[in-house]
Amino acid sequence: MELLMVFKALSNETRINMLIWLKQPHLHFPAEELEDYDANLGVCVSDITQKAGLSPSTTSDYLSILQKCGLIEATRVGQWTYYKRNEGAIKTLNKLIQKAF
Amino acid sequence: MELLMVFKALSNETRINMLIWLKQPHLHFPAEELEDYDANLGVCVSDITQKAGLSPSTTSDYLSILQKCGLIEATRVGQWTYYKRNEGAIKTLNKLIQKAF
DNA sequence: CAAACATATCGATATTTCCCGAAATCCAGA
DNA sequence: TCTGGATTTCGGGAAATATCGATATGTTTG
Repeated sequence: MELLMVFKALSNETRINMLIWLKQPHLHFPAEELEDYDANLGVCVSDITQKAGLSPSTTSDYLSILQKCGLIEATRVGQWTYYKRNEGAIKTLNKLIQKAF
Repeated sequence: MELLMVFKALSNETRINMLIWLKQPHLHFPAEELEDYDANLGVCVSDITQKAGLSPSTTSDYLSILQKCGLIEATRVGQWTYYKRNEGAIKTLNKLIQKAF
């Protein structure tokens, strides 16, 4: 959990929003996938792409940036990749920020 | 207090450090200015420039970035500009992050 | 007022980030 | 195994950021 890397990841509006959207998937993504949300599987890339209004490649790139610094994690199920928040890491980050600043 | 602006400001190692250094000036800056620290005046640009190891212009620029998003504030005294943390804003930020993420 | 400083602003270049489309990879089903 | 859909990776042009030196501005003092 590198503070600098986290801040770089969050220095982009879409990536900030992704983290916020993933907090309440049923509020921001199609209701069809409700079972996935309830099972805490996460949200698949296509739904996030749709919501973000960016190309699939950019979306995938952004998700990977958030993942590399630990804020979200991926689960591959068949041809889909589901992303969800890493709540532990986010809690750690909050404490780290509190301590550092 | 714009989250995006704050994260942009903090997506640079030197600027992160500036905020940390300013938390304990007597620990990171010349002892000669101890009275200024105790009076909570802040630290002047030349001392920060020295510590950062960057050119005066870059240092001034960085301080201005931190100031524009509210994390620090400036006091002009004669020919010197003293910068110190805006503790209220930093506390607000912590809460905002806690709430948003 | 002129010289000497401290700081800020400007102009320029090097590096990084944004974001896309094309191509590659992976997986499911006919 | 061929086709098609989901995702990732790659290559690149446009935009933003990093960082400097030169210049400008404001301040103090002889």
